[in-house]
Amino acid sequence: MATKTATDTRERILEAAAALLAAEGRDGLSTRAVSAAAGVQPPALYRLFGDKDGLLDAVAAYGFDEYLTSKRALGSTGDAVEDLRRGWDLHIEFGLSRPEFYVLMYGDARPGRTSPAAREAEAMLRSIVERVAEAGRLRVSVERAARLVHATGMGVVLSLIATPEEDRDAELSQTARETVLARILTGTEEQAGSELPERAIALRAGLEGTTALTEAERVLMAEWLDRIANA
Amino acid sequence: MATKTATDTRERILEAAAALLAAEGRDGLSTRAVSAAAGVQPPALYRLFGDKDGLLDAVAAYGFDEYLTSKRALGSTGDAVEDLRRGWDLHIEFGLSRPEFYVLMYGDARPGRTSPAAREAEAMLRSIVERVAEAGRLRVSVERAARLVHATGMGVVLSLIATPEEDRDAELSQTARETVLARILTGTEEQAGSELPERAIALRAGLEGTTALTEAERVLMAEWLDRIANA
DNA sequence: TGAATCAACGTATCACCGATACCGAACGAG
DNA sequence: CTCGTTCGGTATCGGTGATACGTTGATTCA
Repeated sequence: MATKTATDTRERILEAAAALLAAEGRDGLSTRAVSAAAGVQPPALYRLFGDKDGLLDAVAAYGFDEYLTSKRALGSTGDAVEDLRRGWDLHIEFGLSRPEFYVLMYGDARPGRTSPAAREAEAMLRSIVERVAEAGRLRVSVERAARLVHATGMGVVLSLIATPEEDRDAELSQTARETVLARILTGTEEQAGSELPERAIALRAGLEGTTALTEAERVLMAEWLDRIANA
Repeated sequence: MATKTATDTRERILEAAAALLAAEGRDGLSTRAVSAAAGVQPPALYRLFGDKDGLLDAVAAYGFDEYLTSKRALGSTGDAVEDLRRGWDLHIEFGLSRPEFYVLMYGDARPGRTSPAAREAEAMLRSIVERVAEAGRLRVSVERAARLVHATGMGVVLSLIATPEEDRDAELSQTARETVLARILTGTEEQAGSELPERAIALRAGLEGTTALTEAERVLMAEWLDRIANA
């Protein structure tokens, strides 16, 4: 009972660091300040997080997860498109209500590097977009849609954060959201066939017109589509 | 002649700092490294720039201006909309070719604060958007249009910078650009959109579950479906 | 021309930072 | 009980942003 495990001190450090970040901003997050606030010696940080960057990554992920669970936002409405909207709004809310954490996640962009928390957010986004694709509502590839949504959303948040609160455009987020959705979503509400064979049949029907495939590829694909349709 | 004026040493410091930033990244920009590279004593930096943040701001603005003049990009084509497109592309080019400078301009977002270089870029954008409005091509207010373009463009650049070079979507910038332009400009006919990509995407989303194809066939088909989806 | 004044310069240093070497204690294995 | 190993704490290293202060050099005025 109440044994001081390693995960305990890890949690305590992250908690103290998060409080420090919210209170004094990013510059307040020195290894000494964090270790003092957590009642731990400085070397402990390096044993647990390896590096100061490791600590910052962990703090960002901690703040992000904490926000998500506080919102109990993992639920699904059943409508994938509606879930995508809610995911967008939740993302913007998080960025504006905890700007220091958000900048920690996305602001320190070094070429080719992504923070674990950002990767986590991206994975969530991708899974929603995939469900939109399964519902037949997507007009571009999952990959492109996810990237477009992600880039735009991040730009909106960082741009709003950089704008003094009284000068912000309150509708910028919604405008951007609907602009992007209009680009990646199909207009029709009708389902494109929930079962795989139906989708294969629908694609097979229009395959002749495409220029994206060579003749040989088209022939082979038609064969495969038939296999799926008849499975 | 050849007297060492204050602006001379200022220029020399910025030049050395810019070279240092490009060579060693942001962490290489210590006051000592900069002053040593410029052949100046550390206190000189504080006399000229007041602060380390002041130095960073000046370096960002220096790199931005240098890029602009190197591109001689201030010319106008006469068509305001075309100028807006060129401005977008130039912005993205700058961010990708000098990521360290770009992150210096936009990445260190602290709540309510904007770097002078970013303000300069915003002013340029706004003047172009105003010309678009004068040409009667704008569908939303200058204010909102400029903010939407700015936020989206910044998001695209930061997102691309954070993505390893080989994983980047080469068309993300154009897609985002045309998406935003379609929203803020008049007279842009929305593309009809063939139904074929949608069907390909719907099928792609459920492809994992099929047993009608072998693993190898599925991989190849996924590739072709992506081609159709992004056509 | 010469001296007085003041701003710019360079030395030296401060407090603090990220990171780590090293030692001693606690604990488990034999 | 003893030995070895692992882990936490002390002390410290090199480096950083920032600045106080004595000195020098140029400018200005008599």
